[in-house]
Amino acid sequence: MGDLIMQPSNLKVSPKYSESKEMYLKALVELDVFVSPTVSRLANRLGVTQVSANEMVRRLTDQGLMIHTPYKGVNLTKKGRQLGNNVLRRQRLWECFLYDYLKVEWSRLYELTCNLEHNTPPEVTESLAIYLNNPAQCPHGQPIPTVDGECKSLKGIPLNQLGIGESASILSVTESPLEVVEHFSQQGLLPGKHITLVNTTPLQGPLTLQVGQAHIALGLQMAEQILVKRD
Amino acid sequence: MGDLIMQPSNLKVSPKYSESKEMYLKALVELDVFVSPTVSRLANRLGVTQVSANEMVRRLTDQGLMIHTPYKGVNLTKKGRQLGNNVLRRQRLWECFLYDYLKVEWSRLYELTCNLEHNTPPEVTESLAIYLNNPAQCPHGQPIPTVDGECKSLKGIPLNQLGIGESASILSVTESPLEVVEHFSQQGLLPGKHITLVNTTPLQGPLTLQVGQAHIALGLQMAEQILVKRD
DNA sequence: CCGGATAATAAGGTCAACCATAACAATTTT
DNA sequence: AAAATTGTTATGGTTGACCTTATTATCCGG
Repeated sequence: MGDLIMQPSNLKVSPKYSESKEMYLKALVELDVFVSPTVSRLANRLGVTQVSANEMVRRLTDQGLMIHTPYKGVNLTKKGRQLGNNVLRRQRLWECFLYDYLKVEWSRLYELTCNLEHNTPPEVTESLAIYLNNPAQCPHGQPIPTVDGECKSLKGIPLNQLGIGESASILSVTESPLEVVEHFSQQGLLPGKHITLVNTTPLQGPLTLQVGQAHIALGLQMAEQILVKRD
Repeated sequence: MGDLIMQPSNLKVSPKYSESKEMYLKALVELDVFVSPTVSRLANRLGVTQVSANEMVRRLTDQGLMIHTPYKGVNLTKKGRQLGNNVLRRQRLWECFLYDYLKVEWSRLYELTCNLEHNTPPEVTESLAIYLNNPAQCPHGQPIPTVDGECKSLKGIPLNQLGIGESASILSVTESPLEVVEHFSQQGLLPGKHITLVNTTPLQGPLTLQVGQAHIALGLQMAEQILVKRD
């Protein structure tokens, strides 16, 4: 009898080759803002042991996607960076959709789109981009890479490099764990907002900012995650 | 230095436990329309060997999701059916979105959403449902299960059970491999369309239908995939 | 009721991604 | 320069989800 309905083409159960691979590539793109991350930073970011990360890095190196210089760090090759940027493009487009259309909470965006990105075929990605009107940034202010895997980085400075009394507007915040991002959100530290650096304290101490009318204290590490542009 | 950006909570690389599991559950829900499918039908549908399917069925049986009566077929337990329906809900909602908003080709919907469904967290699913205005059917005419895993099946008959001269309208077509579904689309055999059975031929031969002004021949197996409701 | 098709089980294997533990190498700190 | 810290490699597991190649069990049609 009607075995027509068998094997709907891509019903492939298994080949999830590379879901992990994509995570590694993405993590690398995200991490190497200023310096190439070491394997342990990577491992840490991905929530795996260093040994596992090392293994994976070796495999990806074999595939010509990255280069590991021991004790120095891991660098993406051109091909690797492109792939990583593609992943990021997918995720950030989804973030736009979830935020602007589905009204998902800002601080949960990263978390919720973090696995949607895999399994998003190119056709869908590009239709989505058109639907969203080709946004340039995700709700965190991060640039969305182009179809061909290019990504021009933001020209801004970390908030902690502002001088006292200087005003600036927030360009982006780094995708971070929920608690951190939730804190940003509660303090109104969102892309586009204007802030003024009121004060700093020595010994890695907190900064004082003015956001709107309010004065808030912000830890140094948090401040490093915020990219601003002087007014 | 700023290791704040480490470990964005769910950045879990590995635990893709269950992507396969979901496929099995979904396939079962899709297949057991009239009779419980045997393991080999399942295997066939999923594109794996019977041995693999057997193994997996055993595992899922152990988890209380299905019951396998040798030589009779596999049945979902209540829990299993609910889970399967959840998967189907996610996929069908995505199908609606891709079709209505992203303007994706009708015949590619199943294929393109087929892996999107995993990794769609409940929050996103439900926000999407609201955004889409809680549709009752996917673009194939299949019912969309409710949040709690219920799914009332369509009350219709397979097209081949019509009598000669009878008219009916198409309720749904079964999600099938690309070639099949493409053929449906080319012949205008889409949900909502009106058809009249003009003729039948013996020995599993094709049926002749009138669709709009045109007369078309349709293989019996294809006809079995189309559910209609007499006018 | 027998023989061939179909279905199920058995046995042993592969591969990707993980893990822990331990040793070794480089760098930094004291 | 020794000690402490951090980074890398080696070794040997585990697990899920596949695979192939038998062998055995059941069903169904002549």
